[in-house]
Amino acid sequence: MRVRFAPSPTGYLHIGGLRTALYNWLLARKSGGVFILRIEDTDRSRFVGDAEQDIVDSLQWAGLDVDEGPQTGSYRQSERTDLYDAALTRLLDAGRAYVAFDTPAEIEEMRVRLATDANPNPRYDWSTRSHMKNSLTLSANEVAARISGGEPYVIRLRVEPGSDVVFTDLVRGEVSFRTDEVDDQILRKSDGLPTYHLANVVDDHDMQISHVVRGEEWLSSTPKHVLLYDAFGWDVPHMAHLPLILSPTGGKLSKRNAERQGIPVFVKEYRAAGYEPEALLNYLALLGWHPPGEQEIFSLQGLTDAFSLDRVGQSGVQFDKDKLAWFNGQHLRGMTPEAIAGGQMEALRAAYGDVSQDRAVEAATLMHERMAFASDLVAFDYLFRAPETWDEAAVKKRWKDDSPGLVTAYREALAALPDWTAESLESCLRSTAEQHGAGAGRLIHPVRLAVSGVSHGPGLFDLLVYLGRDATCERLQTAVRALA
RNA sequence: GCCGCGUUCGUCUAGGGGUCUAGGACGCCGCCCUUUCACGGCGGUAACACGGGUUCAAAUCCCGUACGCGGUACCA
Repeated sequence: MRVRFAPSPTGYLHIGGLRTALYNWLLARKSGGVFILRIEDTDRSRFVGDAEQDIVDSLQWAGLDVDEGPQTGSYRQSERTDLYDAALTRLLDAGRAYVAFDTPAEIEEMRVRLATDANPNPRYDWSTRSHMKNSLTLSANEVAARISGGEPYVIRLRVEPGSDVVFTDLVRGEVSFRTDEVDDQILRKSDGLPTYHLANVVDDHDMQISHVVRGEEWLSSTPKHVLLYDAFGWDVPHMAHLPLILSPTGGKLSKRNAERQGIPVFVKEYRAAGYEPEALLNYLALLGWHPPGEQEIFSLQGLTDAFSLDRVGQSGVQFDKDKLAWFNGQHLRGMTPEAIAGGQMEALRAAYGDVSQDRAVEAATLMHERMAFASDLVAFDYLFRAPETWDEAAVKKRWKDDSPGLVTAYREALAALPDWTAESLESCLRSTAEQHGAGAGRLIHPVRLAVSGVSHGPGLFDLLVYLGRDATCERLQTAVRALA
């Protein structure tokens, strides 16, 4: 099985693109096949310089390794124009394509002239080409003269009406289109570069792609591609069109639309926001595909084992950020504190100066069950430095008149505590409270607030163990003074 | 407009003629655990788009309608 992910470098890798890449990658890995990255850079006007690098980086971050791609050979379409030109010559010679000289303005004029209520948007096709300037209506001499005179031209696919193009989509079953409805698609633009349709078919054949797995937006173009394969005399690869990822309200997941709803669209944004790549992939895999059982949490390897095209759905799917967050938490809980801390060392040091690896692992152990993102570790600042402010609402709720006295008594008891363990810290706290005729809660909450600045967090005694005697006593004293 | 593809809880989905008083997951609500917050556990809420047909029997098959999405570019 040879599959490819073929993005256009017109922008950073999109979340939908990542899912397409994932499905292709899973198929390749499951079958022992080959995963190819092909850069479809035939649109010079929309070309974005750093997009290709972003695509490569994003795939690497996600863990989708590429077997063949720009790093291993000629996998950018801009480097392969000879191949397309040769293919075009074959098509022209066989009469399956023709040359056309109409300018964009002339085509627009035709559309306006021929538009009716029943057909508001006439195509350049079998029914209109006889009214246009092309090698089907002009003499061979005139065509040659125009070309040698430097007149711009395009090459179009000649699609004849009256038959059906039928193909079997691995996701949707049999799909058919009337050739009457297929336009004479441009194959080569006037700038000399091929369009997607031509380059895609030529490359898929040349690279011996066995399965074309792509988004549903390509379904309507597939008859053109089938016609091209047919014109070349090539076998059509297996086709599979994936359901589109929609915004949370069902609309298009465009950048603008998604951002308005708080949904990042670029993979790099998920990376920056601290998502675990495996969690993102896990969520994306389940968006439009369902494994046989009821298991939902999968490693990449687990996905590889379970994946198959026949369980891919057919309808558009709405992106749900809450569920993605849940997947992130599940994957985080499956990771070791060492792994979580390891990934945050850079950020921790940037925020708090010198933080040791061991210290970070202890912090991660403490917060493991409480984190939604690995990057949350950095946000729990009281783990790495003493609080300088104390949450106002928490103070109001928990810091009572007797708090300074109780906290001070506890601090004095702690200073003399023989061993610094959660058990001894707890019994010490309970006896201190009892001596003062107060419930344990009367002391637990103020102590937590004093040492962390907030009213929630890990088990108090585990936190104090983590902080150590000196820091604990210091923080208690500081808070008593500050909250006076 | 035309062409194509869709339509099961709010969302992701299971199910493919009887096992469906429709199962799971996210979210939401409640309870338990925890004198915190999470995690976890338990329970609850909530769906077969509509109308015809086929059949002893339809969420499942067929037709139509509605709605949604995609396409209709010298963009991919």
